[in-house]
Amino acid sequence: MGRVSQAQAQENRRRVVETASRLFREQGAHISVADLMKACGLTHGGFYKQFASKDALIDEATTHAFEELTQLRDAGLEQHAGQRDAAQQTLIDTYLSTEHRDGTADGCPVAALATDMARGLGDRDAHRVYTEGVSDFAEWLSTEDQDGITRLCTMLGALVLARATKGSPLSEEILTTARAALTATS
Amino acid sequence: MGRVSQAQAQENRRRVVETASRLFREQGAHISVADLMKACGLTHGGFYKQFASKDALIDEATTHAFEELTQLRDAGLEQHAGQRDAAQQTLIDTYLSTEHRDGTADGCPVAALATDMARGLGDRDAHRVYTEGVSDFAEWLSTEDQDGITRLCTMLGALVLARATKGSPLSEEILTTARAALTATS
DNA sequence: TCAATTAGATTACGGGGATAATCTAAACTT
DNA sequence: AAGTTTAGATTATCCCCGTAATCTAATTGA
Repeated sequence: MGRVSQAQAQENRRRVVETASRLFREQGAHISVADLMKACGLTHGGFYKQFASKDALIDEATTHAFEELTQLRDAGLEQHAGQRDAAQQTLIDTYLSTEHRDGTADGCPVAALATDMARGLGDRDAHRVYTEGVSDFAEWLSTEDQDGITRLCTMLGALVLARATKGSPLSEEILTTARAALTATS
Repeated sequence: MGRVSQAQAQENRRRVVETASRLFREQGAHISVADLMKACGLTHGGFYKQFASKDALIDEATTHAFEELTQLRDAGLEQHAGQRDAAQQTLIDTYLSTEHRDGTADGCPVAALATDMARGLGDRDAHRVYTEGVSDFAEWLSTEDQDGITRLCTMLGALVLARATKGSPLSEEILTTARAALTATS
């Protein structure tokens, strides 16, 4: 209890945003502030010293998740020495892996937050960030002879469906089928 | 208040299931029993005379939504006199229409409930129904030279993304792009 | 017709949720 | 070293949720 150094406080705040971005992806924006703070080793009362409201955190956490996504893509591109095709193929394989299917919390926010975005009508910051994120992703995925939008739809659809049918053999089949389709036409 | 004829009671029950199946698709399974019953012109107290629990209703409403989907597909097939290709193309165009994007409540449950299914771990009835529904849909969509799974992923992904980016021009672009892609390769 | 049944309304209860005021002790500041 | 500031803990308020007991009036059926 009591006070904490400014550095510690800032670090705590950062951890709250990061944890929120993971929990929101995993469980949706319905998780309570109390549970979120507990996951950070803090109590829920302290929340409002750092954030104006839960909505404000949602905006911030969404932005954070998309920044991570961009970084990951860029890192992948660098590792392939700027060879876009190779980087794309690697990303597709990772995207449609069982690890990604099972790791929603650390996974693609476009997939994890899609339904929440569709439902949270409002003109929130989060929605703007999301739309831009989709646009960027599609552009990044485009090839000379295929539209990035369609590729993203197929990837996204496969991941979402694989997650929704997890536990059935169909889930794995969806991943391998989509992977094959996206490899053949790349 | 008071009692109502058996016929009326049965009709009321039916309406609760139908309304629930629409509201769940539109807003997720989080809507309260009270709001649901109010939408049916009833009070929330009466609910437990007809259903064992909210979970039981979720199962029933999910099943209902999928029965509707099957019926719609079969009706489309009949209208095309059994010509599967033509029926498929019509369904794809409807599926990727702005009307379907904007009509989540009456739309495809595979798309509307995907995230909820992924999150509601349990081995509920609803999950079994959902998985079977995906399987059926994919089979129905398959052509001689393309897998139904991939086509479903693309359709589903496009619909979900169009909904999530609604309000931006990107939303329409996603629909038309996916429609074109699914027409070219059919 | 009249007693037994029951659909739906009222009301109550226990649990959580978001938010906010207040408290407290540690970190800053001078 | 003393006073001021403030991060986080405690606690409180108010609202909504699922569930269930109780109530009540209409239907059923003998």
